[in-house]
Amino acid sequence: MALLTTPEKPTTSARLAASDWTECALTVLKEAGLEAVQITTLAKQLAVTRGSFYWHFDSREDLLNALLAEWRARNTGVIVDAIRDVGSLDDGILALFSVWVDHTRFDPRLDQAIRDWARHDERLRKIVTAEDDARVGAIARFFERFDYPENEAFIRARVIYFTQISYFALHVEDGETLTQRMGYLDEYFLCFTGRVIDPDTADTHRSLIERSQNDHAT
Amino acid sequence: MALLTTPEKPTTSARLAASDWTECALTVLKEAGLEAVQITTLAKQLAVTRGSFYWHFDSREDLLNALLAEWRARNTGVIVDAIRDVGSLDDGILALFSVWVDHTRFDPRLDQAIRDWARHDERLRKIVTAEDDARVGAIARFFERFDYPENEAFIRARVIYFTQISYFALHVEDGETLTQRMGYLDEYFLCFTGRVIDPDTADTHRSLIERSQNDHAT
DNA sequence: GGGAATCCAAACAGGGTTGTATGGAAACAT
DNA sequence: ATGTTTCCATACAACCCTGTTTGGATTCCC
Repeated sequence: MALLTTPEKPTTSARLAASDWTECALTVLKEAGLEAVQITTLAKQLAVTRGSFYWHFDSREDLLNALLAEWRARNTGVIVDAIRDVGSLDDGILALFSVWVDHTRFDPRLDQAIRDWARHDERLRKIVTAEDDARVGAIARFFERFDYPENEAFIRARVIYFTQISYFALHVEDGETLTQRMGYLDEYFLCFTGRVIDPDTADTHRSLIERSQNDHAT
Repeated sequence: MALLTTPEKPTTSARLAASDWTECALTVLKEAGLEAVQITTLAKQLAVTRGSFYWHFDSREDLLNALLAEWRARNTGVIVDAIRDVGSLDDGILALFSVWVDHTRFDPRLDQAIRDWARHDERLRKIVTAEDDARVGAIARFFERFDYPENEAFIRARVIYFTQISYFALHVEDGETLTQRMGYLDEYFLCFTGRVIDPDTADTHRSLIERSQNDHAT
């Protein structure tokens, strides 16, 4: 099974807050899945006993609900917001591309973990499906705004969203650098929109992504 | 958690074979995930005690390896084979569509379960990634055969494969009938190939799918 | 500084799962 | 028919995880 990489020490103070537990639980959820989110495991990582946990939370299920709330707060709506007020087709598509790349706005691993969890939980599945429908619907309306027929807009929305979801699910990022990925920008744009991207627009987008990555590295 | 639907009685004889255990384990794996594949659970479904299991298998890990072997035997190569010798672009795309629909040739739920499993197992992840690369590579070469540029062929292969993987992962089949799905055939073809499908070809394909579904129902 | 609230350690109880050992029942062979 | 092989039931030991209880240590507050 996968090993955990983060020691996750409580850097602030000696005593822990509930958020320390949820933060730690989130990283474990993302790295090792729901079953690995065990109070014993988290306590070891936080270097405390389970007594601490049961003061901050009622039960494991209580913690799990907190994780779900975190997901809703972080990942819900960001994709919809990204393309809400864009002025052109190019801007919208490139705005979507930016969201996929910028993991500070959208956390794909958390989304993935939640989706894995939902696959075996009826209640959660309805929630996640609703979120997926909202995202696809927003992208479809975006295409419609730029005069794509209704059916084509819907399918194009699906294709662009589903492709990206699998991109994360299959861990393509592990075997492909960002520059490699940006090298396929023209082809992605063509497949998703059916139109050829303007070379200047593509260049400015590439340099923009490049710059934001560097900013984040410093 | 999800409830299991199949009683899975050993219909053949009173005594069980190892294959009875693997079959039962496969359905549990597909319906409830890897963690649900427990010797105790399987024994209950098969109406025997765990003593039986440990005569047919050395350990749980032994059974899990058998499940992996089953996946390799069933789902590996079918996509590659489906488009190997097709004569036209239309035939190839529609052959792919047929594979996604015909769950006797390709089992998407098994594929999904294995992929979920692989996400937390380094060894398996390499195997599944290799299989994914092989599938995408085969589709890319298929596009190249019909004069798509190399990069475009690769991205189109990714898009068509990734879209389908998400289609299964997000359980779209649960909320969409086959006729609804076939209604989007023209749009899917357009997005995936960048070309408009011939109406007659589309019609024959639709009736073909329709017929095979009916054949399977009887 | 002393009391109260906050936070955590330690020990216990309960349930669940894996794997082993042993014996018995049923089928098969000669 | 009898002995052997095949297959499974039962009982046992070991481990892991959750949740509760109780008490102690620390911090906050007046």
